[in-house]
Amino acid sequence: MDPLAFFKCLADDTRLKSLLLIDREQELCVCELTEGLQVSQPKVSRHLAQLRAYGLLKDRRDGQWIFYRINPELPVWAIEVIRTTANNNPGFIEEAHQLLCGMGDRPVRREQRC
Amino acid sequence: MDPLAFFKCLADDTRLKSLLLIDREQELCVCELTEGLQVSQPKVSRHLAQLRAYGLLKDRRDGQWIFYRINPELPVWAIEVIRTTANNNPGFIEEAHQLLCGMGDRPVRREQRC
DNA sequence: ATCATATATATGATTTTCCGGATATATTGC
DNA sequence: GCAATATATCCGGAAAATCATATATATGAT
Repeated sequence: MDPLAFFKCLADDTRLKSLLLIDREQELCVCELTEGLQVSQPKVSRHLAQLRAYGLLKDRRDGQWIFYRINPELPVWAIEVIRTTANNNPGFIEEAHQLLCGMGDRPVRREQRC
Repeated sequence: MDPLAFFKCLADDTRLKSLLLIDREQELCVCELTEGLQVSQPKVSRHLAQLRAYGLLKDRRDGQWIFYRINPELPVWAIEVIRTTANNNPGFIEEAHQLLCGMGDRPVRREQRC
């Protein structure tokens, strides 16, 4: 994992919040992030595709939805950066987390886990 | 320190390498970074000014030179991110560090430390 | 004191990169 | 077939980076 490419992935509001939210919730699908971040579906989809292309996220399909999670093969130092940022900036994703929790009809996990 | 602004500062080759080199060497001036990174003087100067404007670096004048160091008031989590990145990606600044060490006529520190 | 050199900063202009909206297509499930 | 989701692409606009240049300060030599 090239450090520069990694930090470029974190240098966008949608991508950074998506990463922190996904790390907190284990896994999320596009519709959940669309609701939590209050942005358009294509926008979320495009940024998630970028994070996946650079190896930060991994996806799995479960019927209608595709769930994204932190790539377990991501170097430990990169995961540490994400955790450190999340633990020390709780307010950064607080609003998004509230919207996510208050969302109705959230997709049900069928426990495949890739 | 806003996490997004912080990571935008790290999302540039010149800025990221300057930060890691300065963290390793305690403090460096513009001419030393110009040599180590092999980039133009105005380019280094501009990026350092940006890092200082966002609170990541602090400068002190010592005669002819202005030395830059990590802002000691930077939040601990931000410093942790920089250290974690440096410790786990030694090759990222290796070439720059070699050029820096092989540089002749490096400015002498007079131990003011701000 | 003055001149020459080295360093740092500031600015304007150009280029490049990135982001976002809109739209179209494919897949899945009802 | 219909609705929801995901992907891909085009394009316009915004932001950032780079280059070139100019100005200011400090040091050393004449």
